[in-house]
Amino acid sequence: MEARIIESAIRVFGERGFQPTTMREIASGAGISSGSVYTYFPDKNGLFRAAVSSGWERFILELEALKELREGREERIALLLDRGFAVLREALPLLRGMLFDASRQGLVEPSIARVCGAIDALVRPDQSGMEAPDGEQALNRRNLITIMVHGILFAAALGEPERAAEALEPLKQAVLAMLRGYGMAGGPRARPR
Amino acid sequence: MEARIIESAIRVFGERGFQPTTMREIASGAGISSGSVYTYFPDKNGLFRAAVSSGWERFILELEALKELREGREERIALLLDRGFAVLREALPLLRGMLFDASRQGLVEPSIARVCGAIDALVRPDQSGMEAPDGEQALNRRNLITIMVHGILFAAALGEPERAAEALEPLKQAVLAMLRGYGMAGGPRARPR
Amino acid sequence: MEARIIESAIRVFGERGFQPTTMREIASGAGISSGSVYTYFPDKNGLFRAAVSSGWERFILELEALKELREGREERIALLLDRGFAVLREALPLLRGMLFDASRQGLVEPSIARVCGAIDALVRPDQSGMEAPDGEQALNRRNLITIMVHGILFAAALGEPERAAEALEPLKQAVLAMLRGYGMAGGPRARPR
Amino acid sequence: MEARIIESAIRVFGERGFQPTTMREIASGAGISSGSVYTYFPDKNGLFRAAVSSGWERFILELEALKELREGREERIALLLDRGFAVLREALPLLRGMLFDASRQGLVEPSIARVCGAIDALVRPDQSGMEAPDGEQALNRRNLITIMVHGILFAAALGEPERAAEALEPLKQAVLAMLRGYGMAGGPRARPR
DNA sequence: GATGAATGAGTATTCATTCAT
DNA sequence: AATGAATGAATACTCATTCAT
Repeated sequence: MEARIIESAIRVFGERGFQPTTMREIASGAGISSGSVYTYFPDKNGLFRAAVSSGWERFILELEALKELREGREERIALLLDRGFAVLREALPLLRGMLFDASRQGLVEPSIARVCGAIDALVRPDQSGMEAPDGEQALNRRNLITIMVHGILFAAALGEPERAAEALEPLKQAVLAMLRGYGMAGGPRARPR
Repeated sequence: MEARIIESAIRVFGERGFQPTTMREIASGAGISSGSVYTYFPDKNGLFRAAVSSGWERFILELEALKELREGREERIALLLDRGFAVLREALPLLRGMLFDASRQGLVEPSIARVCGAIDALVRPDQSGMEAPDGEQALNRRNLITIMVHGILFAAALGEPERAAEALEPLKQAVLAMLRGYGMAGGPRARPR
Repeated sequence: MEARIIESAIRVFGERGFQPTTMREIASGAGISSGSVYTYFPDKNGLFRAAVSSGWERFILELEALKELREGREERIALLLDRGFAVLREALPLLRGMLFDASRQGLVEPSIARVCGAIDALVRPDQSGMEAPDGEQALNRRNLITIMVHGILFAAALGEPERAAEALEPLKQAVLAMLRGYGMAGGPRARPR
Repeated sequence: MEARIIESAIRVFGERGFQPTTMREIASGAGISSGSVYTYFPDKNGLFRAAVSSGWERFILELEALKELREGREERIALLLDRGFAVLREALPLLRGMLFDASRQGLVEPSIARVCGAIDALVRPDQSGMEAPDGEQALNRRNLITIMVHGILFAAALGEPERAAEALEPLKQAVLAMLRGYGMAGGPRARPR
């Protein structure tokens, strides 16, 4: 039942955002009465937090699953891109309504940081053991990842809902092209200008 | 008077966001009664739109002023970064409260698109006349700019308010490093790995 | 308008008590919309306090007016009884609903204490200047007054609403008889047994 | 089990009063689930009535036990005062929360009437057989008792909870002094002024 | 134009009560 | 008998908006 409520909450919060969503909507979406929601969650905010947390969890778990990969760096990065954008495509409906309100409540930064960390681990040169963990290069890479993750998430979430999914592909290509420019991705190296 | 209201609205919306801000707060911030706001703006949404629009306007005008530059590409890009981050630093307080709500109302994408366009014009290789305007390379560059602009804006807006300004510098350095990697910015070329 | 709301509040709180009374009832009793009550009072509790305070104020002012009397002790006491029970008769409807809830909020003790003080000043032997203010006799008199004031107020408030007014007369007679027994009131001294 | 529930109800109603007390609190205080209360009592009001009734019962039984005394009048009255205030001291916690709400439901007047009757029987001159039961003197005595019983109960219940017990002693002394004035109690006759 | 009192629709939350297990 | 999840009615309070002055 708790899961049904979360599911309904993700759906409705995702569509309307926090404030405009009423507890009654969520309850009826879960097929229960409004009072029953309070059996499982203390209040609207608690439910929202739980919904956001649950949404991110799926997202992060998928990404962290890539950690196990033992392929070489280029392959790992390619897989990361494929998998990351695929997960993003599914999560898009939730993101649209929850990213902004969750941001204001500080529920997003820690999750994004985890995502960035997971990505950094995949992208980091293999001999990273030799890399000073807070050397300038490592910091810049980390910050660039931060910028790009935020950029992809929000650029995707901001697009029109109907075309959001299709709008992801060009973004992916752009990232791929950039990585090729760095020699970090396979395919013809497009010399950037 | 209209300007005073806008000014107050930018300040209060920026601090609290759309929903939690009351018309009375804005009115009293502008030194008038709540009813008088409706002499100048049709309703709360209209005022918000006007405030957002006004806020972006300053931002965009600053960036577009760089168009006039006749310096070489590297210099232009260096100026763009300096000026862009400087403007961003000033605009940060507004961004925090308005970016998210404005996004949901679709007030942001057009503005960001204009920003990206302005940046693209500055970054584009000089002989861009020879570039197919929708060639693959141009598209990728454009999309990469889109991602990075979104990324910088939202990463900045999401940070803690007190440390937001300082958090910008590392982001700027990361962008600089990336551009150097592409040979698009001066300074020692840090070969990316 | 504030006065109209207080008036309505006294009436409705008096009939139903605090909790069962709704803000809407009070508002409609005052001929305004429910939201307008909040223009004048911060919340239901604040309104209740104001109503109680206003109700007591009338009561106490009447009693304290007797201070000015320069008649002899017996006459003063007779007037006190007459006036006190007359005021009580008018205040009875308010008392019924407000005494209990107000008690729980501590809004009553201070007022009752003022009433008792006023009565003590009237009842005190004329040469009270010679009386030790906290001598045993003075304390006992003060406490007896306290008991009797509480007793009269609550015995009156507890009676059936319809017969409450008539039920006051026997109480008054009983007090009178007691005072006569003490030689503190005129009329045939009924020797108590 | 019924007794355990009553016990818990007396405790919780006594602390919080009727409205703020929840069935869940009472149930958990009795070590059962909230639903189970309804096996023994029809609803919250019925439980409250039962609790009030049970509380008074103890109180009244104690007083009525004094009926059996065959001592003389002065001794009976002295015992009545001692015993009555002792019982009151124990019952104080219950009174605080239940007197007011019970009053409004009319659950108190009958009990107080019984208490007053018991007291009257003890205080009445011994040759009361010769007294016209509704003669003026008897009526005044009865009403004075009514006033004083109400007065003592409510004055006690209204005091601050922590100091309630100590506050009883002065009240008792005041009653004693009054009775002495009437020659109804032993000790040095303090001539009232 | 300005005011601000009045409006009243809108919503989270509580809790007595029920009833399937 | 006992449970406690589910119910859903009930209500204080907020605030954008209006409009008489």
